[in-house]
Amino acid sequence: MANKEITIKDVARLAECSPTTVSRVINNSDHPVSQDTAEKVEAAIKKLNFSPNRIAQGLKSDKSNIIGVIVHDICDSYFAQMVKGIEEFISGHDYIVNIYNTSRSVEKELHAVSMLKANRADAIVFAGGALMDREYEQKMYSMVEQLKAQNTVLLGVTPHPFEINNISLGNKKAAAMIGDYLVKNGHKKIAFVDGPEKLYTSYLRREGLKESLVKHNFKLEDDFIFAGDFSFEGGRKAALKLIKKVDQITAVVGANDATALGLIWELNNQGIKVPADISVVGIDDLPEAKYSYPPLTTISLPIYQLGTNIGKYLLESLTTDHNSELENINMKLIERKSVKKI
Amino acid sequence: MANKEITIKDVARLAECSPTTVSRVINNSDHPVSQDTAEKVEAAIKKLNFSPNRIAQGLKSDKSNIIGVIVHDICDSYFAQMVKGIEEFISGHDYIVNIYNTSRSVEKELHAVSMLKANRADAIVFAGGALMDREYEQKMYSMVEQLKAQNTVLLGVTPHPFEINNISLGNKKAAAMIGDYLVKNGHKKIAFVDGPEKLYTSYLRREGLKESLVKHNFKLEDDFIFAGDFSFEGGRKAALKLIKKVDQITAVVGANDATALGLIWELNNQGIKVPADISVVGIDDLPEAKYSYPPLTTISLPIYQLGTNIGKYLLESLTTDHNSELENINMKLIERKSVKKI
DNA sequence: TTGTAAGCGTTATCAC
DNA sequence: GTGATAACGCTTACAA
Repeated sequence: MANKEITIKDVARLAECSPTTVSRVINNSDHPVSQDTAEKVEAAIKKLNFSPNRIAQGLKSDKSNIIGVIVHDICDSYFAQMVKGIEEFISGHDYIVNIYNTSRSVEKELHAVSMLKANRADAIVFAGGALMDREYEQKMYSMVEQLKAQNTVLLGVTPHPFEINNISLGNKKAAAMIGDYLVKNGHKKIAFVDGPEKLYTSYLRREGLKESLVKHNFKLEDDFIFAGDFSFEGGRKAALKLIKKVDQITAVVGANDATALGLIWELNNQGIKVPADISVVGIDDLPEAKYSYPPLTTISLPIYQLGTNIGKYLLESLTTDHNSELENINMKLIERKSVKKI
Repeated sequence: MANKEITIKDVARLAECSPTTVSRVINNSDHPVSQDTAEKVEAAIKKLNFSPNRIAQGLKSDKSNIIGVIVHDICDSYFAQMVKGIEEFISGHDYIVNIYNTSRSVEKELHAVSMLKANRADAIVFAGGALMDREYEQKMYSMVEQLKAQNTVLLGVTPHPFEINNISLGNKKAAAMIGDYLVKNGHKKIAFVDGPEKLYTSYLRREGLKESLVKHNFKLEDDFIFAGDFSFEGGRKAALKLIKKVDQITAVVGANDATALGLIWELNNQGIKVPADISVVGIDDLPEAKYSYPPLTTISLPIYQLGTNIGKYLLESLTTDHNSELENINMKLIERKSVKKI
């Protein structure tokens, strides 16, 4: 590895002072340093183009400056937006944003956390919903305990089955709003295309819709719940199954926008008119939701903004003493053209 | 900071041996360790749930295990796919994938590189095209020189104005293929919606198209080059300008798929039929390209696969001595329904 | 087969 | 105002 790494010692030699003094200059220490030497040090730093080795600093300070972000699928607009928001806020502040893409695999999620633990991440964001799986819960629980003992800041977006700061996005409420809205528009026969199995978020959205319908004395029939996976392709496949029952259904709710967009596309493709023949609704309000045919009625969850809020919260938690609060986002029904009033 | 961090010493104490021995067990060292002590160490590790501090390891080995990936916009499918591919390959191997989202800002690109330098990243991938900007080139040049002195593995996707391993995606060739294809189909009046200003990739794609047309004794008129920014919205805005000249144009090439998709959407929206009234082509073959109305004819650049190739290349470069080769991807014209034969 | 000690680059403590 | 020294957790000669 014969390395030419420039260290604080090289700077000290050139500036004719001790490493200690250089360190003081670098860190704007309270400890007094004469104008004169400070300038010499600055000059030497510039000349050698020195930047302090953060790894050594990390070892000393027991901080890695790593913020881990665990996402399910970075190609999913939802996660891409959140990551972008977090990154936007964080990366101007000397922190590393370390992404893990887990494809909702228990094994990969666990691997990600153990990697972050080994790297002494300062904070971990569980950006995706929790997996409903015994192994996941158990192993995660014990790792989380240790991470807490190491003072790692832990943040879950949506509930997780271990005691960390879980922010509720209001998944249940979002789905309930859709239920209320559909009923208000005269829909009675409502179908649902589910999210990934084992994902708690799927459960919440499904339950939200169920509860809303029950409240209005209707019911989400089991026969009208179709499998999906939060993807466009999943929505398309669901549409193919759903068309066999179009006559019995007036509206279908996609567990997220990607699903709803897939539904709309395939319904169009099969010659079924949205919303004339069937209405479609989503959740998330992805940027692309307004460009479907017809534009998608959905619940807006401003995820990019959530990302910046998360970034802000993490930064505060990591750099100040007082407990900082994470500002939550507001959801809102975005009425476009994919729902028919009956 | 009162930290409860568990160290190699704690393990040694519990296993009744020296830290050295523990280290040897952890690293599967060649140095012989008796079956018996090895087991005791393993037991202690498990009991304490110890994982070695990678920061300390990094300081010793002068490796950070950080791979920096600089992207322009993680919300752009193109970059999301590449990152996913890289991550997929890398993160199972004890490396950290550190994303920077620069929005093509000179300042942010430079900041990203200097952060990665300070963190002693083992490798940096310049995933987006180079910016055509004097300050960018100059400052980048000097940082790159230092990074090379530090043995950082540097990789540019598409050409960059500093001497690193730049892989050519064949941007020029891709655009030329489109030109050839359009001419073959009888198109003579061809327009182009450009990528971001200052981006070298934009230049390459534009030039590729120009050269192809010249070869066939046609010309890409300056009046027929519209501003764009590689985004759907950019494509939409360009469509609004372009419609004033639809009569003089038979086909329009989007600098990338996002642009082409925006074009198609807004043309439809304005009542202009694709491809009956005007043909549209893109470059990239994003997953969504096959779901536009009509499905988009484009050049396929399998970016996810490029990502895994990059991951493989980096891993090899970082862990073996012999020079490894990066396998490039093959482009291919994907003929769908957005081009009319005249 | 095991262990001791030095050192990676930085900073906090203490002395001058 | 300045600087020697020890320490962060780990690995690696070198000894035993």
